Amino acid sequence: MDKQKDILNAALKLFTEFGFHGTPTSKIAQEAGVANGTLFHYFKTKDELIVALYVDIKKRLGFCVSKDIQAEDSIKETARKYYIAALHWGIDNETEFRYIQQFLSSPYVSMIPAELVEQSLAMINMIKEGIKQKLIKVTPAEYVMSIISSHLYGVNQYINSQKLSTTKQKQLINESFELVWKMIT
Amino acid sequence: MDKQKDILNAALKLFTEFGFHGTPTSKIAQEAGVANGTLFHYFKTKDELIVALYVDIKKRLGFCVSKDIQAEDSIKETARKYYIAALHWGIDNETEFRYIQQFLSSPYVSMIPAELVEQSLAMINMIKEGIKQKLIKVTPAEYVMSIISSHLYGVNQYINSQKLSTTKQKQLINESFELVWKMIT
DNA sequence: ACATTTGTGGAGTGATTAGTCAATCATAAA
DNA sequence: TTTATGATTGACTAATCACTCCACAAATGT
Repeated sequence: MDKQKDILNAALKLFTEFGFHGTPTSKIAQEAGVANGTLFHYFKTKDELIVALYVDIKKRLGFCVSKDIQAEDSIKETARKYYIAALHWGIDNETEFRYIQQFLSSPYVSMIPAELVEQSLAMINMIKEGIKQKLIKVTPAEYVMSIISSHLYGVNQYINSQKLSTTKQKQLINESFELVWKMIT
Repeated sequence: MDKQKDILNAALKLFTEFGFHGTPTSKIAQEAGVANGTLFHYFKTKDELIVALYVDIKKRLGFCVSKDIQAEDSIKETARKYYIAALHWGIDNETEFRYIQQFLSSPYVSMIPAELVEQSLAMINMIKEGIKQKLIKVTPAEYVMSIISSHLYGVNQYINSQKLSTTKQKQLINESFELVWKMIT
């Protein structure tokens, strides 16, 4: 009964299928089962909806990847948990994952609110700690972060394009972390 | 004096800056210094222009990465040449690179003409040969290809985001290839 | 010299779109 | 019961957009 959620869901579905360009707000409202005006009651402009959807997805992803992290975990264990949680999330939320990509390579990136940038700071700090402990040999931390993120992205895309069995997926996910870890240490 | 080229250049600039949605064909014509009708003389629809621009860029990239490859090169040498050429191209053609990303994560991907798909076959075959020779330990070839591509993408993005000196860039590029190579062998 | 094709311009058009607005409805506090 | 508040509606509009049309110019062939 939450119309705002309905609108976000409809927007996600249509934007990923037809692009920002190809989906009029009227279609989003229709898909969500609300009136045209209701959409603009919750989101002042179409742009605001586009950005709000990104923020919403990013928050859910952020929550999911950080929920299992424990303070006493080693650097490697922390890294593995982040990595594997993100990969699982990407597989279980293929559309959301595609939306993130689509958004990040669109001009809307520049509209990301400052509050959201802080989130990835935890991971950068973890990498910096790894470098300080001479565990991670590749520097600087931002470079490592960039490599890991894109690797994650590549593996995710591969898993989603091939429709592997759950067993194969699990195996690939674990192996792929070891691959990256070997590369940076 | 080649108006078709002018239109493609203008489209590249505006699409990457304002997105497909945010750039009307009229603005593209204006930026290119041609009349509205001229644009539609060369490209039947806006969609055709969007795809044609992708094909044009991809062809230029394809030419650039394969021009130095020699038949007698070893697998590793071939791989290095591909990798480094692509990276250099990405740095020298930042806008084109961004357009490729933008295009690939948009619904227009499905409009890529069949002729273009063949191009990446050469690289897949090289990887398959590497696997056959037991040089490359990670399988299947498509997975390796996915990993390398996304790594390339990540490094490129990092280099373009930080504005490194040319010396640092060269160093990073060479190191990054060894990093990937170590990972898959 | 003429005919034919090809390129170019830019005003014009019908359709579409983001966003508005005045009016209703639901709920609950006073 | 009254009043107030916010959610919800959908017809409406001003603007924009992709694309057409046709006149004319330049190049090309005969």
